[in-house]
Amino acid sequence: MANIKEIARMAGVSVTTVSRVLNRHPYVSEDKRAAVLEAVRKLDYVQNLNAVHLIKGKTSMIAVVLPYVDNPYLSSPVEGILSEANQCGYRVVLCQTNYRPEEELNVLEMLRMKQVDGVIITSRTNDWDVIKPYLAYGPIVVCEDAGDEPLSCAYIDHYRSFETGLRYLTAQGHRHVACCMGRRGSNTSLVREHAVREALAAVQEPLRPEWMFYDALSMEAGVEVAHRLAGMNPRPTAVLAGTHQTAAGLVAEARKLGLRVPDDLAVIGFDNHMLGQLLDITAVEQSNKDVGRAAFQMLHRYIAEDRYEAEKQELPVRLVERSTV
Amino acid sequence: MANIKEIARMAGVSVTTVSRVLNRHPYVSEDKRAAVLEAVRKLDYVQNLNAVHLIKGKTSMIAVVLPYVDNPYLSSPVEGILSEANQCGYRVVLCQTNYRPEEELNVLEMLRMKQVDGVIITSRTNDWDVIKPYLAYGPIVVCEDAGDEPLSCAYIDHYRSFETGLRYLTAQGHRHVACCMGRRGSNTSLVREHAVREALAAVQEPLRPEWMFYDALSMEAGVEVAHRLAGMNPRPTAVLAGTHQTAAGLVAEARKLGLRVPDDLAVIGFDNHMLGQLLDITAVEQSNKDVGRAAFQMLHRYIAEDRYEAEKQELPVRLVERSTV
DNA sequence: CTGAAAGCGCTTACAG
DNA sequence: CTGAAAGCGCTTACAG
Repeated sequence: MANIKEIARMAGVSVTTVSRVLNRHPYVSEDKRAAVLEAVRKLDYVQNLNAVHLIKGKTSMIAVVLPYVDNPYLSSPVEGILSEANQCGYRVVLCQTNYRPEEELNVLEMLRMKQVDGVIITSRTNDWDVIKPYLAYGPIVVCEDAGDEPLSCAYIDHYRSFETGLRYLTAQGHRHVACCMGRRGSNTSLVREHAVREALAAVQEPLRPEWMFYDALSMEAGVEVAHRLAGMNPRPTAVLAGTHQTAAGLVAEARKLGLRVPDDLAVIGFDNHMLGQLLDITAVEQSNKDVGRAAFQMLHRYIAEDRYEAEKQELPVRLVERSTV
Repeated sequence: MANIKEIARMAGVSVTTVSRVLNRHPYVSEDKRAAVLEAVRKLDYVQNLNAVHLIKGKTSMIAVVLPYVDNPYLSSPVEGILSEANQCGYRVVLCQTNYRPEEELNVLEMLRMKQVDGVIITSRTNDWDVIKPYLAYGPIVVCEDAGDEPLSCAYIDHYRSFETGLRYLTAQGHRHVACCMGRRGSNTSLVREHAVREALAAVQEPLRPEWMFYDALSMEAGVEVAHRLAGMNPRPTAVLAGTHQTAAGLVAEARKLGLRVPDDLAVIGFDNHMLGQLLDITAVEQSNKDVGRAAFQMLHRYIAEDRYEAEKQELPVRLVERSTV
């Protein structure tokens, strides 16, 4: 493959001049520019981006940490990130971690090794203290409430979200409510449990551990939860399903098992996926895609301005009444 | 950030030696290795990957061309690609094209500019003739039958797939069949139309253009198709929905509109998504995830062996009987 | 407007 | 086992 030197020789100019026309610098005479362009054409030349990246210290790429691609709930921020990145001329390296801490670190190492200009963590398993040091190597944005940590974040307030769902249920008279959560002990789960506990306390009900289902953010999990609920006695009268996928699996399977929704079992889903509309599932609407979009915008600004500043951006949540409560 | 020279100075060795220990070359005395490692630790050093990529001429990254991330049917190959790539130590740059030809070319340019070692095209809009020249810059694998083109491919035979579905329907006595397709005029659509036409001809039925629905590979599209079918007279007795998403939208919405499935309308879905199981949709099962997996394996081999050879790998298809026919 | 030269940070024959 | 040196392919002050 031709390099800049060959172009320079063929065009009868210096490599400096070649570089100038390649980078659209002003101050190049028309005839030299033409000569360079002609040589570029003849030799089918393009820049070697690795050399450009090396010398510029930037790559116009970011990395995205994602636990699993095949879970629509988890991967929805990626849609927002990708569409924003596209517009800004950024490429995104999608890194699936399967929630393995070392994998997360490997991605952060990419930042340290200058392979990417920034990182968005959609969901993490490492402690803040192991993530924070990497801020020294470049900007990082997380898609969860980072509290008082000096990390920028775009997020949905899971406390508010679950509180909204639960208060709606209690207002309808439900007292025995089950919940579908993500990983047991995850930051999000802790926050959600807190919301559930308090909203139940407001109606003098305790949180019953046996009604909390973990690792239940997929359609498959919804199906399984339906079976477990069907066999319970006493049985909760309502479920706060963690995602639309869970809710869909739950509603469809519960009906197959002979439970009437909402009469025997009320169900509330989350997010704003088409699936919820299709099955007419009452839901707390919140857009993870918008979370991703906001996260990229922040990250992009940090890269462009070359300075980082911990900010927080909370995205809205609202209850949409449909037919499953 | 420290560079290799500083490490060399601090450790009292040459940069050659530093490079050796960094790259785990043999023939480095224990004490020098220790000295280097110590300096690396003290200076918090890591390699600048851009320099490594430049000099090696490889990046351990591949690019994936994808029309839309938010369409589960289209994005399913990515799951397979990502999981395989992870195991081989490759990173994947996910490039959403929205079916814009220039965007596709931009991705191929990444190959030319050495930003990635190879490209997988899950779905394309450019002609073979514009894609093929890029083979000069690195390996490319496509996720569709490339026919006699000198391009490697991993794919599902859409002719066989649609034929399987349609023959099942005609065997059950259906004569009036509608179909949900992708983009009108796309390669896949042409093949599918061909299969439909022949399978119908086998029972002396013509293909009716008004029963062919295009851009119908999403749940939303399934919902819309349900409405259009509900208003038709005469109405087809069966539909070959292009994907599980389409089938799900179609089945759920048709029922809302008072159509009985399968009595008034039989539906066959495709792929092997959980959704199909959940709604108990009869389907032609085929795994796009496996397509992605196979595509990466081929690409990886070409990169590792540094030679390209056009191969074809067809993935299996089988009909799964459920309740919607 | 233009070019010689230094430099980005690494790897790798080559010679010892 | 080790190092000086060339080279990967570019950009960018600097001086003219």
